[in-house]
Amino acid sequence: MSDRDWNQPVEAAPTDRRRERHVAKQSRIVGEAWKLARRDGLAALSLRELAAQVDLRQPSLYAYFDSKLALYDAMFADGNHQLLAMAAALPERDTPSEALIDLVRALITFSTKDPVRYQLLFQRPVPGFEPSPESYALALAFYELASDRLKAAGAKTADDLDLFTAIVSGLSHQQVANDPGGDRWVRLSRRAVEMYLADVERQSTTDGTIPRKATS
Amino acid sequence: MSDRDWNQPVEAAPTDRRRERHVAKQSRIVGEAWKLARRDGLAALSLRELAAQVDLRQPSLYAYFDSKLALYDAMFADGNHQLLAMAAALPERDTPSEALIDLVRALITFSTKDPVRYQLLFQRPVPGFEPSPESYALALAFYELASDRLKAAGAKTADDLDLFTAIVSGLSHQQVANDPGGDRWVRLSRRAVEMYLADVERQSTTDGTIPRKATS
DNA sequence: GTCTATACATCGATAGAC
DNA sequence: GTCTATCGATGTATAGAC
Repeated sequence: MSDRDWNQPVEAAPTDRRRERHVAKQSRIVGEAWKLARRDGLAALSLRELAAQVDLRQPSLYAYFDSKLALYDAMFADGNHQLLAMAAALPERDTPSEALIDLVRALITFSTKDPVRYQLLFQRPVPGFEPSPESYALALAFYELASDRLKAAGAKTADDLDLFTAIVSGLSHQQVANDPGGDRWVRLSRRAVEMYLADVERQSTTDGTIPRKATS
Repeated sequence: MSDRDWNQPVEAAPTDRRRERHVAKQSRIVGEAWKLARRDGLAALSLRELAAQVDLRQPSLYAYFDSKLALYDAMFADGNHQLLAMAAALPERDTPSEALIDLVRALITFSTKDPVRYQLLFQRPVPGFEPSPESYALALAFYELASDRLKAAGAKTADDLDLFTAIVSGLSHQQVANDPGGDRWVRLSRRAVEMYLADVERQSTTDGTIPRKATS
């Protein structure tokens, strides 16, 4: 513990400390909110119970978040930070297609690891909730990270990108909805990516239609 | 209008009429419930407002549905009936793959035409709601209808089926979530099905891995 | 079946004292 | 920042008249 320099202006430092405490408590609230949401569901989150978990009364939460939707927005931003951190931690791979398979598998696993987080990030289960521009920018950042990997693996057109997002979204959704805790759709990551890349290649070498087989 | 046969037993007919009226009013309630859900969201559906829309007071709704969840269950069954009717109305096609493309396109269109219906049928946005066995049987009926078409087009293994459900689910979700009213993912139906069928064929003719290209 | 009336629980949100 | 008190809304459910 270092002593404070008492020659500093009196007003600035305490303000910073307050902001620091304020932000720290906001983080703690968000963390407890995740716990309750995992237990009761996102929409059933109760501000009274959340307040009790962080040793406050319900109205005091409004000193940290202007509304319940603002809390959801903070959770949305938090979840996207986790998503970006996950993507940044992926190891380097030799080929773009292996890196793409890694990303898909990691994304599905990320989704199943916390279905409530998946819901908030990728579905819109809370009526009236729209992410703020600041939070949405985080979601866009991940989308662009994925787009870059996708283009490195050969995707080119807007249709190529859209088809890929559909495949990944579908694998994640089926895994979360129909086999939580299992790997029934995670297992299909490699096959799905290779299926997709084969199609992207076919699109660029033909007109996209499948030729009829010769007399088999 | 035909006259009634007054020689019939007196009790039976009125009872039937009552049941008829009862069922008719249940249908009307469900219809109004869809309207309100489309306006305010599924979870925000208010029984008091619903009752007003069908010229009842709130407690009187309990003469038709035992609880709010029972109402959701009736809506779930209703939506699945619409889904089955849609599938049954599809025209015959020459080839199984064309029929499959039709089904996929119709399913995505069906989803986007009513996002709230899509939510209730394919996501689980209502905390605590689980379809009753009777309603769930309707959902299974559609799944099996789709499975049959899929097998006719060449799908064989459980993985084949799972991969397909993921693709369709993903296309629908992306269309509903990111381009409601448009056709950005609907347009990809044919490409997606052909991509998928090419992969199914490759799975059966090889070990599933993609051979490296010769020196391009 | 439908009504009035009422009760009890929950919730998000606000006013105003300290 | 935190509190107490309160508001208005919700869903659930019941009693009892008609």
